[in-house]
Amino acid sequence: MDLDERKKKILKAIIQTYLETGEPVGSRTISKYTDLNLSSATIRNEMSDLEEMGYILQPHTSAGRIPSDQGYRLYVDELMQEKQQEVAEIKEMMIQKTDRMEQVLKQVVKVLASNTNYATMITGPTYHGNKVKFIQLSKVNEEQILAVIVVEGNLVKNQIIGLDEPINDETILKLNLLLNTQLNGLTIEEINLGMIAKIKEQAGIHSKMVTEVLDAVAKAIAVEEEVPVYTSGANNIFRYPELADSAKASELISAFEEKKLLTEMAKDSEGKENTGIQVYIGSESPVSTMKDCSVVTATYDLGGGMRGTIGIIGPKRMDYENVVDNLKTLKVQLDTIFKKT
Amino acid sequence: MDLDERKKKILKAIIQTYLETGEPVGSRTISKYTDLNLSSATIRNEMSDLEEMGYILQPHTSAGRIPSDQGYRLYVDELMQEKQQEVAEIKEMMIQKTDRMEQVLKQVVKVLASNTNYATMITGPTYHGNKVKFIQLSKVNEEQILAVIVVEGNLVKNQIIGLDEPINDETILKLNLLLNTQLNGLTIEEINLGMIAKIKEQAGIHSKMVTEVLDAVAKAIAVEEEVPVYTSGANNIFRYPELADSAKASELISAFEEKKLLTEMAKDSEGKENTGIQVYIGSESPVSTMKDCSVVTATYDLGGGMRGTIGIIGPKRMDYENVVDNLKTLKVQLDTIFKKT
DNA sequence: TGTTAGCACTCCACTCAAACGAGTGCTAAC
DNA sequence: GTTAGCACTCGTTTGAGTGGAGTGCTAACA
Repeated sequence: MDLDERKKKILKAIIQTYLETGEPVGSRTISKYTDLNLSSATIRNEMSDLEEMGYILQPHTSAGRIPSDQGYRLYVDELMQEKQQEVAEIKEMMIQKTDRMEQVLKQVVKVLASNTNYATMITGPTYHGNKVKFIQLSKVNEEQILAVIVVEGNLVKNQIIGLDEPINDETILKLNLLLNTQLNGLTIEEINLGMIAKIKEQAGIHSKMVTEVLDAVAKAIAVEEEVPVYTSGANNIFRYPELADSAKASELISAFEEKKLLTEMAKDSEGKENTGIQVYIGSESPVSTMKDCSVVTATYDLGGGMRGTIGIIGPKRMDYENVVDNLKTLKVQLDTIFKKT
Repeated sequence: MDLDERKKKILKAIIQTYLETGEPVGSRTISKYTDLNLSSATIRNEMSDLEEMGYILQPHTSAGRIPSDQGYRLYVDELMQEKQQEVAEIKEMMIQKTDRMEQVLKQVVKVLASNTNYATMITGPTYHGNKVKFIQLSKVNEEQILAVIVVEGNLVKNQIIGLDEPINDETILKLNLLLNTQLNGLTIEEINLGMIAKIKEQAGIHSKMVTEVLDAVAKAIAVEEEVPVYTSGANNIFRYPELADSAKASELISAFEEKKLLTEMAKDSEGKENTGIQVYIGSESPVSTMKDCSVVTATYDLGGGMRGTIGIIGPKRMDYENVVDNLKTLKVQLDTIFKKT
């Protein structure tokens, strides 16, 4: 049996109707509300075929049909047409308060959540593979030194170092020079404790104090940066009865709060190269909690190895067209905004 | 009618039973499971009185009684006895990974959430009223300057400043000196744009460039610090049927996600001076979304004007003793941990 | 005067069966 | 290949009936 044009049309009609209503859809509905001009009986026959082929399924005998994961997959890959949506809104909302990255990201999830009515998450960009641009130690007072490290992409890390005995200005100057010449241009990965030890040796300074300072710097660099994750619209889950019963909702909410979800997803999509937009339907998702949902992720790229991930979590009957479209335009927006800054 | 000892005992029994079961409690239950040795009929009479006085109420005729907000209030203020709970667990869990403030706070909400089974939030400490300790401008490269400001309590802010034309080392040195001597020891509130203008004038430097740098510094200082808020255990809401229906849960989850909640609360409790622990029962809460819940907040104080707030959100039939106790010991823990660091 | 036993009454929660209706599968006719 | 028609299935809704928990009141008791 092959999936001819008519079957595709019917499948598409079934899915679209189901997306709107959330109810299983029957043959009569399709026969009435499409321009196929087929009787419900014919539709029934076709539906029976589609079910056998695995694109739709019946929750129980004598109920309408709902799309299977495989059905959604076909829909996303082939049937869904690109929709050229109005996105001036996003742009406008993003331009307000774009003075700080964090603000922008928070704004983005909010806009997305209210635009799509799904739960949304976004990770801050990670500077995986980025180079050290500048290091500076400065004396705050007699007991404390401030270490500041700037990496490409202008991310700044800092660490306050407490001292047991005073350090003199000259030593600090010397260390600054040494650190900058030795470490400049290296990636965070390339700088390890061994490297630091080598610097210590080269410097020929052996005071316990200095060792202490360098260790602190090494630590500041080595600390695995926790990627910030912003979320919005968690309550949208309750819009969809199929997710809103308390057992499921509880699980979803806690997964959402956990925030590891998105980093998992990001890791998964790393290999696959395409438009940068990934659609996970039900059990396709690498995270098992999400087996009753669909997750759409997009990777945004600010250049120079700075990448982050946006994720939208909704029911399987997600409005894929709208979501994918939103994400696409958002990627462009983020690019232009940050490239300018 | 006055609230005699026996009425108090009965009220206490009603509340405690209700806390456990979540079901309206009847006269027979009280008569059987307390050592008052009164028949259910007598209890009924007393309950009728208590209802008239507003401490308990009936969801409907011929149902048991549940505590009113006023009843809970009396319980929290008078009836509840201090419980000396085992809290070694908290301490132990907090000692893991205490290397960074953020980590500690995240850890704290998690422990609290799993200890109490309620939703919990914590704000990072704010340095309201703290003094500038150290300012440093440094040249990252020809186009960029890094401004770092350290305030008392060792919070570090930074800002990258883009330049249109190069700035020379001498100017930077001069500015550093000037900023440190002029601004050191002032609170963030005392430094305003006017102040900065005065410095510019005093410096006698009038290049457009310098103005730009100083403006950026002013901005970095003036930016209203967004207090970070960490949450945990949002899904605990679903443990309590009275909150778990989807309309209420949706509202609560979104309030929880919003995070403004806790800062509202913190503001509210600012005036009231007591143990630092505030209990808001139902409609007592300044946030109307919380009218079906109780919220317990505690203020932790790291000294030097550094303060933050912890909040626990649960049903009205919250286990107040346990919660208050947990918060109290936590306050102590936080104090010792951070005072050491 | 406070306490208790007894009883009628109320109201919710639960169960069960019947009615309903949406939808299917199959067959026979076009 | 398409369609009309019909029997059948099965989940959902409705409404009546029942049991039980709990109250309020009254009358008797200490």
